Amino acid sequence: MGPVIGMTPDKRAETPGAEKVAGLSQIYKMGSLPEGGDAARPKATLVGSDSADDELTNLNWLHESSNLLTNFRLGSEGLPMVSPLYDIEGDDIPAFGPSCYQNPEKKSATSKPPYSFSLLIYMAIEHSPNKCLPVKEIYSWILDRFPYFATAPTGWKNSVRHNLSLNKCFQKVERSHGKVNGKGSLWCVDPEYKPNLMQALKKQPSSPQSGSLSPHYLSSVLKQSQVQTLKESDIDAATAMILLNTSIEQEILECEKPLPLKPSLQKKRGYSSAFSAPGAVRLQESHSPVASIDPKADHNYSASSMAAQRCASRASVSSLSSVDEVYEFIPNSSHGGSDGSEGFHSEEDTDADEEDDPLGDSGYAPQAHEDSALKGQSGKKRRKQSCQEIDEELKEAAGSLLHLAGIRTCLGSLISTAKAQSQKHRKK
DNA sequence: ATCTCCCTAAACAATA
DNA sequence: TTATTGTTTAGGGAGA
Repeated sequence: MGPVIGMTPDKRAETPGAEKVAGLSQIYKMGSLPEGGDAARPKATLVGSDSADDELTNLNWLHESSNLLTNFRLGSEGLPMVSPLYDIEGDDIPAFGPSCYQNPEKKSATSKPPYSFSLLIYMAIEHSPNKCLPVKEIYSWILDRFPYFATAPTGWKNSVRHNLSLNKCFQKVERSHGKVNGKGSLWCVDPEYKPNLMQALKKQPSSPQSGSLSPHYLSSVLKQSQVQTLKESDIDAATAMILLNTSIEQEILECEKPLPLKPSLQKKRGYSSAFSAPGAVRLQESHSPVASIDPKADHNYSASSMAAQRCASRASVSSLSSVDEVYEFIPNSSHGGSDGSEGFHSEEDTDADEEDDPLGDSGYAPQAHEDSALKGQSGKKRRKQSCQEIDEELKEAAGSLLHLAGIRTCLGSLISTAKAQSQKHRKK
């Protein structure tokens, strides 16, 4: 089947030349969703898959897709609840069942879901309490809601993983050792992209195939998206501020050592940086007036788009009504950050920093050079110098952040305070 | 015809 | 050792 819409970013985009934009556009498309969830469909084969396959090819889902959007309802958390097969308009009633999603697919049990893998993953993650899920649970969620996959060949899992790895919308978060129960990392949706996703949803209505979006649905989604956007960005902002509290020296040290999350994270880091110090530094980019999410601009794969997105989401920081709020945020956010992303804690946070690469998209290499360069230099002196540089960057980042938030005051004192705290903390 | 997007498959490495 | 997880590459179908 063809192209479905979804956000599946191919990493090619990430590759230097390819950076084009793929991501967001994809996200965008996501909105239009009914992509053939081909994702799920594994090519054929297996048991019963014959029929399934046929169905896949026959676009049944397409017809159902119109209902999809409908099914995308907001959950209690404001997350969209997916129940793929409900009809927004109510024509097709959904047999909600135990869980509202219940069996969306009854109808389409044999047909592919109209969602792309990216969307499926996104939904799965968003519906999780912590907004982070291990691959296994993502599989489970999908299976749960889309029985189609139960009979599908295992290839769909590969596709899921492939999407997680390639799609910048998803961030891998190392599980903290303590709570590990299973292998693998947790996957979260990059907050930076949520707005885009929502944007995509917003556009869904226009999607030819999904033409029937109810106004209600749309408004809810948008509403939600606003809320979420705000939330996320606030978190981002808070994160950035928090970073000020972290030991700069420590960061340098971190930079000097190899990060645990290698390629994948590094690659993604370009954006996901929202949770990383470097990300904060990159905030400088937000000076650019990108306040809105330009669909065109947002492509998961392009660094520039990333920046734009980041800016967009950060821009919402301005929602903070006062500096006090910002201050309050600092401490609070330190707990975690956010809805849920248990992943964005401590260790993970620190490692997220590798990317100083402002444009990050390049992903890896550059950094390595710098690191090695740093290493090459003599210890303390070099480190101190680096600390200063980073300090400056952080200041700038904070400045940018505050600027975006419309808060231009107290930057100096804020920074000082933050530094003082970090030093204090360090001494301890 | 070309580009882009998305999906799928497969190989391979790392890890539990 | 095996299964799972994660990354990467390659290729094809379909839409713009």
